Formats: sequence, C-alpha cells, structure tokens
Amino acid sequence: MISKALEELFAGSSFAEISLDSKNIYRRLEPPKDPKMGNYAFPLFEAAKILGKNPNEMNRQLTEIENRLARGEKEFSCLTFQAVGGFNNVLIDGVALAQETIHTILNAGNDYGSSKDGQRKNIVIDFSSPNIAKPFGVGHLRSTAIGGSLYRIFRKLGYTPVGINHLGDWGTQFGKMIVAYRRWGDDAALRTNAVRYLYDLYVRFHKEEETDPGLSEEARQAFKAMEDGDSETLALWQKFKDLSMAEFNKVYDMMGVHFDYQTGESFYNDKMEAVIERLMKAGLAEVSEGALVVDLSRFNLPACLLRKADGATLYATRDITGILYRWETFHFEKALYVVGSAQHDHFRQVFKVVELLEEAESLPPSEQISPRLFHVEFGWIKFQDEVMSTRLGNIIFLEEVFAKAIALAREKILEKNPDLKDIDRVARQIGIGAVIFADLSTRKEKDVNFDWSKVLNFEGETGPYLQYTHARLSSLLRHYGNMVKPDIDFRLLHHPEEERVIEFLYRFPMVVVEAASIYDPNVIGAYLLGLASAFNKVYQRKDASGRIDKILSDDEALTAARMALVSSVRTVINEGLSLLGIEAPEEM
RNA sequence: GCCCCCGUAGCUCAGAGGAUAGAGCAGAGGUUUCCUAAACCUUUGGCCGCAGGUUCAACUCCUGCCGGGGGUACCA
Repeated sequence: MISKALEELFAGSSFAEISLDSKNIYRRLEPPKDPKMGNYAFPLFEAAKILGKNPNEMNRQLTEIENRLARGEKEFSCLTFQAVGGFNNVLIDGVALAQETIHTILNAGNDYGSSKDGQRKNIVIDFSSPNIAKPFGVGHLRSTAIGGSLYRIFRKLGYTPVGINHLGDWGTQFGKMIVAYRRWGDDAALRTNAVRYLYDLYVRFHKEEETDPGLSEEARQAFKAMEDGDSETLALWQKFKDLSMAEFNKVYDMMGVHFDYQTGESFYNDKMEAVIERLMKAGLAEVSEGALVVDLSRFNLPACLLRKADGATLYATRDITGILYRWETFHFEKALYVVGSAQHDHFRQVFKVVELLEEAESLPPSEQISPRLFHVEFGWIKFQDEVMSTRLGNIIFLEEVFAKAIALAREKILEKNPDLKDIDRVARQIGIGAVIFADLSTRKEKDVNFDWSKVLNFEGETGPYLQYTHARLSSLLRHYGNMVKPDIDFRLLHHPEEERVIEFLYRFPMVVVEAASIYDPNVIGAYLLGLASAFNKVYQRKDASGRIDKILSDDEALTAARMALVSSVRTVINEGLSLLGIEAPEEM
C-alpha cells in the first residue's frame, strides 16, 4: 500500500523525463542509515548525472512536487518528502504505519507473515542425514537445524514441505563396521551404549588399518556381501541400524524435528539398476579404468562414478537414483539438499548428470528436474580450529552439548526464578534453544568454530535472550489481565523507540520471504535479535525525570495502546522462534 | 596444478554499490523502593587481508597476489 503510493508519486514526478519507471525506482529505494532521516531514501546521483543537473538542486525541486502530490486534496499526508543532499528521503507517518501493522498482527495472530504463495507445491528438503553407526555429533547439528527450520519456513509460505532423512545406511563404511565388530565386538557392550560402542570400534578400525592393510580389503568384501544379499551380514547391518535410529530419534524429539520419510541410501538398492541402464541408454555412461563413469571433463568436473570396478555402487549412484525417484513421487517445485560444503563438487556432478540425462532424452521443460535442484550448503563445524572427524575420534556428541546447556539453564533458573513451576521443561527449552540459536546465528556458508563458552552463553545475541524477551512480554500480558484490543489511539505510540519496534513488526513478512529465498534461517534469527533489542529499549525507556516509563500505568488509553504493541511483538517473537525450531516459554 | 568457500574491533559475527562501517562477547563505568537486571545506558577498541581497476560513489563489483579451509575417480 505504502509502496504503491511511492511508485505513483515518483512516476508522476519529473522522473518521467529520464525514463525511470516506477518499478525501476522502487528497486533503488534503500533505508537510510539514520532512521531519523526517513523510512526510504532514493539516491539521485545517477539521474542527476544523466540529466546533467546538480543533484542537490534537483532534489529540492523534486521534493516540492512530491509533497504537493502527496497531499493532493487532503489536508495532510502520511508521507513526507525531504531533500537531504543527493538523497530524496521519504518519511512514512508513524500513526498510519502503526495502525496498519498492529491491526494486521492482532487479527492474524501467529499467521502474521503466512502466505499462500507456495500454492501447496511440494518442496523436498533433504536434511540431517546422519550416518548410521556413527555418533550424532555437533557436526550434524547444522544440517538438522537449518533443514528443520527451512521446513517450517516453507510451510508458512504455503508450500508443502517434504522432509526426508537420507540416512547414510549403506556403503563401504558398513563393511568396516562389520569387520570391526566381527573381530573385536561384544554383544553385551553393544546393547548398553550402541552408538558410542560402534564409534569406538570404528575409530579402532581406522587405527589398525594403518598397520594392517588387509583390513581394507576385508571391509570391501563385507560390503560386497551386503550388496549381494548375504543374510548373515545384513542381519548385523540391520541391528546396527535399529540401535542407531533409536538414539537419533531421541535427538530429533529434543529438537522438535519431524521427517516425512526416513528413507536412507539402502532404500534405493533395488532402484539403481534401472537408473544405470537409463544412463547407459542415453549414451552417458562409459567404462573407464574398470569402473562405470559419466565423463564430465568438459564441464571442468571430475568424472561421476556410478559403479566401482568390483561392481559395487557409490553414493553418487544413490543420489541420482534418489533424485529421479523423488521426482516421480513428488513432482517437486524444488528439491533442497541441506548438506555441508565439502560435498559441493559431488552435487555439481550429480545435478549435471541429471541435466545431461534430460538433454539426451529431450524432456520438455515441464519435465526438467535439474533447474529445481539446489544444494543448500554450509560450512564446517570445527573444534579448536580442527575439523571434527569420526575417524580421528574428536567428535563432540550433540546429546552431551544439549545436556550441558540444559544443566546450565537449570542452574540459572534456580538462581533467578526458583519458584518457577515446571523447571525441567523450561530448562530444556532454554538449553536446547541456546544450542540451536548459536548454530543458526552464523551465516550458513561460514565455518563455525564450536566454542563451549559461546554455546553456553545466555546473554547478548543468544536464543535465551529472545526467550527472555518473550517471557517478559508474556508477563506483561498476564499483569495487564484485560483483552488486548485493536481500537486504540495509535498516536500514543509516538516515541522513537516505539516507532522503531513498529518498523520491525512491519518488516516481518518480508523477512520470512527473504529467508526462504536464500535458504538461510539466519535472516530470521538476526531479525529477531533486532526486534527484541528494539522492544527492550521501549521497556526500559526513561522519561524526562529519569524514571522508567512503564508500559502498565493508570492511564487506561495509554496502557491499552502500549499493550497492543506488546501483544504484537510477543506474537512475532513467538512465531519467529517457532520458525527456527525454538520453543518460547511464557515464564523463565 | 585446477575448482569452490572464507579473510571486517582482542574474540564471535552483521553489512553485499550509497550518507559517520554496525552488533554481541570480553574490558571500564553506571541503572533496580523490582511491568522478570538472562535486561538497559555510557565508554574503550577499525589501513573492512594486500595491490591495482571500474564508478559521481567500493567493505560491497572486476583482476592479480597473500593467508585459512574444502574438493579434486572407485569413502560419504
């Protein structure tokens, strides 16, 4: 609504002369550095240069026209234009903005920012995807947290997300596990702490492999036996898988993560042959050095291996098969692979093979899959500047991280709010929220150094800070006791601190869209920190006498107006946290 | 060698053509007769890796270099 008015104004002005249409202008609008200068600024330097005019002079003339147009027949306008140097600034009337925004939020509740843009189209999100028989380390946190959040974000935007946990439950490493277990394994030890025990075996295997190269060959044979359907080997594999899943599911429950399908790599075992044949028929596959490959050298990529010299398949084979299967099953609008950047080339290869297949089969555009495939990559989690590696054995278990964070949260509650009911539940919400937020608070492509002191910090830019702000807002609503109503006097929300909060609230729907478009929940996290901080400044704002200007006061109209704002902020923080997969306690 | 990502305050990170480069943590000082101080205010701290180029305007775009990380055919 406001943007439309802006477009009309600019288009109606002398900009027509230099063929800047309204859309063009709108794209160039930017928020001024100092919010006092207005809500939007339009830089005139470029236009002035084309016209050969002085930007300052031109700006003055333009502003005059704009303000006359804005006022029109009416006595006042909610838009005011100002010339500041070469920047044409627009001030939006705070009262109009407050009314529009708060009305919308109070009506919509947690649906504020939701849309039907997705038209229920399927978005396949492949995330988490841990390897069976390996510990769920903090390294898996990123994929799980980012993927889980994208799931919620796309659902909010009207898509039908399809969450798939592409478990690493097939491949050569199982040959290793099986050999290790047969040599050194003990069933009783396995039963007591399965993943930990398998992990120790795995580390031991790699250590002994260095001095005993025969182990590698033995492992290869064991995996081949699995692929050939050897029942005794498969029974062992199934046991590892069941025990691992039981532990992974504990983590998913804690994080509130949901999958629609837990179809791992083994799911594609009986589907790969047809795909390989299809690729051969298309003339893409060739034998090289005994292996079956798709040559990609003209794309400056290494060849994509479909089958090893011994006939066994590789993960690329399974991923290609997975893509084709998912396409047939879901006819997705997009398929996102939330996987670390170490697999950048792998996905380029796999996507390229799919693209080549489409070309070879001359599929119509509506049947083309490759433009819909996206690798949502993220950086490593390192520890003390070292890559964490299952093989090296320097993994930090995610459960351990959660346990420590929850214990600390509990400690803080006992110190600050010992009478709180349901302390265990709230401690879990805070502890897990802290860990998830710490992970989502870095732009995803950066490597992050796992730092206990950062994860276990509940102050500043953290999950608990947001939760605390939410608890404060909830507390205000409890104290207020009345229904929050939208028919308030919006002129009473006139302090700069309040206007700043309203601008944040107004932006929320755009922030959700932005997060979805770059596949990064961090956008929402950063936004929430800004909103919470803005609100806390309202909360602790001091009046002229140096006293805190309280939200709840004897002035009924003023209190009602402020509580409408409080309720709106609470709704947006609550919903924003929920999009990140973080719970928002009412009290803490 | 080739390809990809990252270099911004002591630390962790925002900013991705525009006005004086921002937060948090850590350091210094302050705010509570309590609407939850897990907060708020003040303050110290910057050749935005280096060098060129494009532009009215570059932390932002282009080229080269340096530093870190990753990938580079039978692991995932």
